[in-house]
Amino acid sequence: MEPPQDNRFYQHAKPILVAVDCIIFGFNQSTLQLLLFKRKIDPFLGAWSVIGSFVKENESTSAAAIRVLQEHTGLENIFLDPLALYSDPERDPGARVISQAYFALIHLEDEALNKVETHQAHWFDFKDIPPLMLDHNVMVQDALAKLRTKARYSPIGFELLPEKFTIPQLQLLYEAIYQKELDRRNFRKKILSMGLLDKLEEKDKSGSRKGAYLYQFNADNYQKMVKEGVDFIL
Amino acid sequence: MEPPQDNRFYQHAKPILVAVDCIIFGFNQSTLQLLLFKRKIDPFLGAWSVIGSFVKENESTSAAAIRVLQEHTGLENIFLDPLALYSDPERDPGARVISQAYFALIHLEDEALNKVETHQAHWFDFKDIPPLMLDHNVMVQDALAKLRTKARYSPIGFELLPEKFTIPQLQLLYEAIYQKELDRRNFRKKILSMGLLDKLEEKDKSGSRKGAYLYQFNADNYQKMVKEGVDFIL
DNA sequence: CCAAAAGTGTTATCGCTACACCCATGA
DNA sequence: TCATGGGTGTAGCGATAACACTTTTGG
Repeated sequence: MEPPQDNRFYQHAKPILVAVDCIIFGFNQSTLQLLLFKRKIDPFLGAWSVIGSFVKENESTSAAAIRVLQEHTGLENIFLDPLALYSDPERDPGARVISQAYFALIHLEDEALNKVETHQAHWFDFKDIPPLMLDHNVMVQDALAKLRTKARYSPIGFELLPEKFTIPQLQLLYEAIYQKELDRRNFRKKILSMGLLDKLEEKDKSGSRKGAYLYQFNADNYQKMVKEGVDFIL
Repeated sequence: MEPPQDNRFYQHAKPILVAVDCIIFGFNQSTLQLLLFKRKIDPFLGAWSVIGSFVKENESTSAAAIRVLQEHTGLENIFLDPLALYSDPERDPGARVISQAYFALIHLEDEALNKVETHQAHWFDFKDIPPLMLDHNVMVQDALAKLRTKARYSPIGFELLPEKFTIPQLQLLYEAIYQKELDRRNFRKKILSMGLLDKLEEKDKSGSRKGAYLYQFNADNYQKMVKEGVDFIL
């Protein structure tokens, strides 16, 4: 059933502009990174902001977010989670615009980083985030809080690493998320005991002379855990 | 800064109707209840639905939700938490309408229940929820899932009880939320060990001959816990 | 041969679970 | 006096946290 173009039933209601904004996290070596863009339209032309777009007439907000990510990073199948709806009537002096924010996690392996670094985009270390336009600094803080909460009870962190990674790398990631050092032996024991990691034969020698074994996340086992009602808790 | 009435900056963007819907939970004796309304406008006039409203030009969605609750239950200072944004372009055949859903928890003590039972509203036991219009059954299921998740790591449950309550009552509430029986001794031990309950001298004799002591939730202690980073986990 | 990171095991403590009996009271 | 729900303690077990030494290898 197509929605009618007129507003025959709800004539008293005032339509509002609806946007989506994507808070994009990455992880590089040992620091959490955030992808920011120089705004291309007025008002606030040239200001740093997270990336967003207006929602089109025939797309859902999640479809809009996927489109935005695709358009600006070239990446598909990105982890994407709704964050919150920002709807203060005065949040955008340019017009009444509400924005559904999403947070996205991307692997920082290969070209992704370079591809994106082209037009008006830049990865920022979390300590160096500049002032952003509108309420985007609030969105970023909210996203970070949600990332921390969510990382505790879902294997969200794996989205931020390349497909193959070492246990020390994984630990660095969690330490960056929680801003807290963890015990090597206990971390390894716990993460391995969940049976979600497949050990490979290869070693990654970039981090040490000895080299560390590479692992892969086993999504099938995770699905089984979920089905059996077992919780992922780190 | 007032948002301009025109759309001078964002001319290419299409505005959309924005609504809020409130999923209202209550707790009575030993069952979770849901407040539903007979819809008063077309389309779907007369269908059961959760309560909602269009968002006005100068209010945020949370303000709209608070207004809706006030208008339909007469209650203020209700626990209210954003649930999700429902934005499928085809979710409402009456027009393109997106809806931010909230879930609300209310004490079912006194007049609240009666006051509300007047015009076209009715409390339903969770087992007896009728088919609802649009995607409201989905919203209700999502709300229940969120209530369950949230009840585990925040003292959200207390919003559903009167100010003074007994431990057995509290236990019945959590059993209703989780659909699972809990051990009396362990439940009492754990909940009391958190130091969030103040024991009163009074007893409630409605549930047994012996009577059970009444307790009050100590919000100050909870705030301290939060500040110290201690988790509430049940 | 040495610096630097990877890998491994044990012990003490804490929190959770399971479980059975006495208490107070109104009818 | 008895039926009904309220209140209490303990023992066993599993998970967590704390902690130090050996291994590998490139330079």
